[in-house]
Amino acid sequence: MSDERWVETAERALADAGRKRGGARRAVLELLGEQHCALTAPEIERALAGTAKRAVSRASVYRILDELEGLAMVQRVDTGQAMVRYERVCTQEEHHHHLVCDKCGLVMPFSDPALERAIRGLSARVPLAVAEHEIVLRGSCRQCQTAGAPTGS
Amino acid sequence: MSDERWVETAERALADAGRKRGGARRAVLELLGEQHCALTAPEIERALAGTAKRAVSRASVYRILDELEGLAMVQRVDTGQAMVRYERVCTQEEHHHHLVCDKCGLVMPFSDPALERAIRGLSARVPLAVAEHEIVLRGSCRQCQTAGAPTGS
DNA sequence: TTGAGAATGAGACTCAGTCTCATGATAATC
DNA sequence: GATTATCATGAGACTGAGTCTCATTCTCAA
Repeated sequence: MSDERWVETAERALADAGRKRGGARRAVLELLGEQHCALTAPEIERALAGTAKRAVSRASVYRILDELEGLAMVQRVDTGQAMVRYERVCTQEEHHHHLVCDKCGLVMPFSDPALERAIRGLSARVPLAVAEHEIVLRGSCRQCQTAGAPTGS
Repeated sequence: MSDERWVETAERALADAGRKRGGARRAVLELLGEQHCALTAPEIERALAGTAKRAVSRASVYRILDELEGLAMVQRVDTGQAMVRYERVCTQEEHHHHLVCDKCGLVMPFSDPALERAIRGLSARVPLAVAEHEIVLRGSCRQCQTAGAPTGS
């Protein structure tokens, strides 16, 4: 995905919704535009505070993420790590889920067409009008497996 | 599933692990044994405090849930509601996932063999040694659809 | 330039979950 | 039955995510 394109699209969506521009929102948009996977709100707050970028208060981070979620420009991702993560909404072919390493907390994206088909089929059979789905696979990443494994000693 | 059987099994597992018996743990086990779906720790704390059952402190609730998780008698379930839920570990054929109503917060169990097959196939193809998986479908439950829908006016 | 109203920051607040430590209960031993 | 080591428990302080309020700053249309 084009990062800049996403930032522009989001700014246009905000303008269309009658929102004025602001420096805090611009900083959050640019940060999200650079990411390849989901961030937590505290990560966003720290990333903006700790760099040359403009610092943005916690309240503003949450407010901006809520607005963007309302405009379908970001989506919430729950990886079972006690914090909600947020990421840019992707184009259809980039729809993905997450692998989470229980040992080091690493979050990686993955996608699988067969799984998506299974989910679509299932959605018709459950007593719920399904709007979204979320799949998280949990285990040990390559690095933690290597680190944890006995290495021939 | 037999509720009492699960409670007995859990107590035996605890005894086998060298644990002494205690009233708080007994109360938590009995409460979990009566449930059909996942509860949060605060729900457990409140349920035990508000009834004729023995009240159990928050620290004990978390401690007991951790122990039971370590013995594979309960499992954590993340439904994206900002709180971890816990439920009894079921026999194989009862393995299930969750439907969550975004409007009223209702959590319902569901299971689907085709989905399980898709997940097993996928687990071999990702760069993670998959230990668990979690699937949450989110949307509107029947009741909220009815309540929200215009009824012929 | 001005003013209405949106955007923002500061920080108090709520609540889930963790941690520590003093006290209570259990069960093995005598 | 008494003793005692040790586990189980409760109370409550503490941490950190997320919410809320309100005063201040900024945007932009007039």
